[in-house]
Amino acid sequence: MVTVREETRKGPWTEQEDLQLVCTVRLFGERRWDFIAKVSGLNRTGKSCRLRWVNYLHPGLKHGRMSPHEERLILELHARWGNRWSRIARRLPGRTDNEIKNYWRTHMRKKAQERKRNMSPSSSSSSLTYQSCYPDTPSTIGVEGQELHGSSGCITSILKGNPSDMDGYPMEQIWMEIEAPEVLSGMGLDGGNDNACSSLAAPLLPPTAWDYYPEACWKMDEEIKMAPQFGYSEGVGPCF
DNA sequence: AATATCCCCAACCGCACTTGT
DNA sequence: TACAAGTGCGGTTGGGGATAT
Repeated sequence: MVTVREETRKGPWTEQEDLQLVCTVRLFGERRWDFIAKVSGLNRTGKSCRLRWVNYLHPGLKHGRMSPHEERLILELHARWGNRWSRIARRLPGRTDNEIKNYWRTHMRKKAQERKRNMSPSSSSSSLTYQSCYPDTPSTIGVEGQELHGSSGCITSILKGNPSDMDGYPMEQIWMEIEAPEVLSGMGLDGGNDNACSSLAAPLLPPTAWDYYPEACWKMDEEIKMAPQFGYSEGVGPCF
């Protein structure tokens, strides 16, 4: 008997795959990605699942354009830390390292280069300035001496008070569809907690199967079996 | 209208680090 | 202590849409 092992899927995720992944993560939490990849029925690697979750499906994520505040923060923090994208991302709630990295490449790097080019010797102080691509932002902003400068607490403080600009949040639909009101309610970003350093550390999922039945979930390597309480039937992803 | 070019961003890859046995 | 598995991070690529020619 010949079993043809299906090749691991790569490339863009389908809506169905997203739903399967979301559902599985809700069951088991954000760990053991290889396991999640296996039991979800997705023909993806654990790494791929994790990436999709972290960069796109995570309920705490913001989507859409960077705000002037965020833009300013990215520039400031990049000047300070360089390409430490994950570190920078922790200062921007709801933004991922990947998003910031992409943003920097397309927007800020160009601006930084322009700035460098335009910088006259007389103005070459330590003051950090940049050209904003936002019409509502002053074309040149001096960061030095502002609240951005100084301790990390000062930096994060400017993010307080405006957690609501998450317009056009496409994942809302998916979360609705999978009946996760508690997650939706937790989508509000951490507006005032400076300890919430990780942008993804936002209120997340309810206790998962790991917490209740850690052993039960572990002993299913070769043959995928799942206790009925997880709503899992053999050969298919959970809850589908 | 057709083609070329640019821009954006999701996703992959490889490596390093962490954790468990 | 050594090894393996899992996870996180930064760099890079490729596809698709928007814009320019």
